[in-house]
Amino acid sequence: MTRQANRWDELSTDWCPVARALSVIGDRWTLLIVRDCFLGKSRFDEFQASLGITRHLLSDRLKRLVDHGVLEKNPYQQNPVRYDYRLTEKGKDFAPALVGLKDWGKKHMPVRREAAVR
Amino acid sequence: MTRQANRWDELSTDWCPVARALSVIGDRWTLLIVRDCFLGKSRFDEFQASLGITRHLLSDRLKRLVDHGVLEKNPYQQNPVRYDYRLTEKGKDFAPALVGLKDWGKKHMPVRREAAVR
DNA sequence: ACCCTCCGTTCAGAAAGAGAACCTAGTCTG
DNA sequence: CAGACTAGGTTCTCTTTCTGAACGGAGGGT
Repeated sequence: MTRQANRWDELSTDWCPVARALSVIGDRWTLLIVRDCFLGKSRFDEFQASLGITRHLLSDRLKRLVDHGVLEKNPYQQNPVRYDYRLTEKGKDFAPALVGLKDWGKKHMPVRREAAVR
Repeated sequence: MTRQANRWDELSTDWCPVARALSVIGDRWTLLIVRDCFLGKSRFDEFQASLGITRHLLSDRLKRLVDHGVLEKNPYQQNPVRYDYRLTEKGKDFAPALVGLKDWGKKHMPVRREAAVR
């Protein structure tokens, strides 16, 4: 599709490192995929079952993560070829940020029986 | 509209604190607004100029952040009444996560003249 | 009277996401 | 050998969200 520089692309060249980080993981799903990787998940269907994300989006997000060098896609068997996704060093370096978010969520977003909106 | 529990609402009651954190800040703009607050910005037009976000979305995101107790909206003058947005304690507690993202961005997303996608 | 500022809201059109069905390539079951 | 199953996707249509630009309102300044 070769689309124009849109706001996502602009983010990736922003002066601010937080913005550049968000150009990779700044959407609803991507960080959850990375989290699942930290939890040992590595296969398409595992992510899909864990997150409830649509297959279409999951496919797209995995591609982006691989393109950005956060995950790598490896064949884990032949006949038929099957792939899994593993964190690279770049991906593993997300750990501190993820821990930061985890701590915040733990402290400030307690689970309630009633959902926020109702 | 009273829409059904959608995936965002589901996130807010997820077992995982990272997911619950993302139910608040898991979109393209929200964390950037929070970052701007840390950088001392507090007014609608300041955010808008800094981020290039549409006014419509900015309005919506600020509302959400206030609803979630991350920011508070205070009148900073009368005649006409004007409001600014300041981090609450809950908002300030984002600092570690933000630093984590900043460090990652700094290390792994160097600014390049050529955007990533080309 | 007219323009300016700040903080929004409204609207139409474009982009992204959701949900379900379909595809491929090999394996297994009867 | 037909039919079902598995893993990893892609394609389709419909709905939701985002974008960009215009408009509103409440006061101030000249």
